[in-house]
Amino acid sequence: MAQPKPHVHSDDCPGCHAAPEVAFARHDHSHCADDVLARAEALAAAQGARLTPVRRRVLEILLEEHRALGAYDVLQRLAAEGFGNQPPVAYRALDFLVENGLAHRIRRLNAFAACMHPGEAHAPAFLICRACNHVAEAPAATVRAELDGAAEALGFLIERSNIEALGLCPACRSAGE
Amino acid sequence: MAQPKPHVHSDDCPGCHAAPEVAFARHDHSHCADDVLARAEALAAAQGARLTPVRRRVLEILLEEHRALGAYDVLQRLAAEGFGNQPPVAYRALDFLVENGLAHRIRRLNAFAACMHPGEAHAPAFLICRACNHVAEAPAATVRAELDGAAEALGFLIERSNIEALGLCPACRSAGE
DNA sequence: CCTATGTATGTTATAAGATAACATGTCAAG
DNA sequence: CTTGACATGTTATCTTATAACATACATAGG
Repeated sequence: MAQPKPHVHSDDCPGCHAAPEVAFARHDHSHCADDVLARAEALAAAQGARLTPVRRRVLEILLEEHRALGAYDVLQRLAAEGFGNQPPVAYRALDFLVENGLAHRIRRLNAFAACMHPGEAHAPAFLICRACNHVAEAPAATVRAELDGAAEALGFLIERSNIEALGLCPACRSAGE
Repeated sequence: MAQPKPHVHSDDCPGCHAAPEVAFARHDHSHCADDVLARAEALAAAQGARLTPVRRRVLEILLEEHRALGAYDVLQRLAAEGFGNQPPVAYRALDFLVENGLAHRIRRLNAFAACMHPGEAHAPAFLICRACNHVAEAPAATVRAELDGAAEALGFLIERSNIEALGLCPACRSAGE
C-alpha cells in the first residue's frame, strides 16, 4: 500500500503514450481520468497524504476534462453535492492537490488543472488553447534546463517557476483560426 | 522624431551592459530610469502611441525601482498626485504600457514592472527574488526556442507565453537564506 | 473657425479571485 | 476515553479586475 501501484501500460491508454499531446487528441477520456485518479490515490498513500472525500472529489472534477477550472467553478460543483459552499473549502482542497503534485495552478487563467502525470517528477510547460480552452502539459525538461542556465548566468537561483503558453491546439489550428 | 533616438552606450550605464543583471546589481538607478524613459518616449512616438501624462507617470512610477507594483499600488500614487482614483485609471494606463512593450505583467505577482529594454524586441523570462522582491528580465531567446520546439512537437502553435521564476537573487543568496 | 469623430480620462458599480480568523468535527495514538 | 493533530465548515473581509456609462480633449474636414 505504500508502494506506488505499478502502472500497466497499454496502447489503449493515451496517458501511457510517451507523447503527451493527450489533451489535444480524441481519446477515451474516462479511461484517461480513471487511470490518473488511480495513480493519484496510490501516490497520495505512498506520501502519507490523505486524499479525503472533498479532495478526491475535487480531483475528479478537475479530471472531467482537459481544462482548467477556477476555484469558484469547483466550489459550485462541491456545494451542489453537499460539501461546504464557502471559498476556503475549494481553495484548501485545490492547494492540497497542488502541493502534493496532483494538480497544477495555471496562473494565466487564475485556474487549476489536474496533473496528468502524477508522480512522474516533472515540471511541465502548460499549453493553453485560446479557442477550445484545453490545457496540456508539455514536457519541459530542456526548457527548464535553458531557464536554469539563463538564471544561473545572472547568479540567480531558481526555486520555483511557471511556464505557460497561450495559442492554438492542433485541432483548433486546422479548424482555421 | 519618428526615428527611435539612437542610444548612446557608456560604461556608466548599467542598462547598456550586455548582461541584464542590472536589477540585481548596485547601480545609478536614476540614470537607469531616465534612460529607459527616454527610450520609451522615442519608441512610443515612433509607434504613433500616445504617451499621455497619466501613462507616462505610471511608467515613471514603475521605473522607480526594479520591482513589480500592483495596480492598486500604482493607483494610490496616481490619486495622491491628482489623477483619477478609480481602478480603471490605473488598469488602462498599465494595459497601454504592456500592449506597447513598455511594461510587463508579472502574473505570479498580479503586478506590473517597467520593461527595461523597450524596443529591443524581446520576450524575457522574469526572475523574481522572493527575499527582496526585485524583478529582472533574463534573456530568454534560447528558452523560448526550446518552448516553441516542445509545443510544435505537439502541433501546438504558441502565440504568447509567460516564463516566470521565483527564487533568490545573487545578493539575497549570499546574504544567507 | 468650428464641429464631427475618435480617443483618452473619469466615475459608478460590481464581478471575480483569494485569504484571515475562528468554530466544529474527526480520527488515531497514547 | 482523552488528547492532539489535522480536516472541514463558516463568517467576514480583502485584493484584483472589469463592465458600463459620462465627460473632456485633440485634430482633421468642412
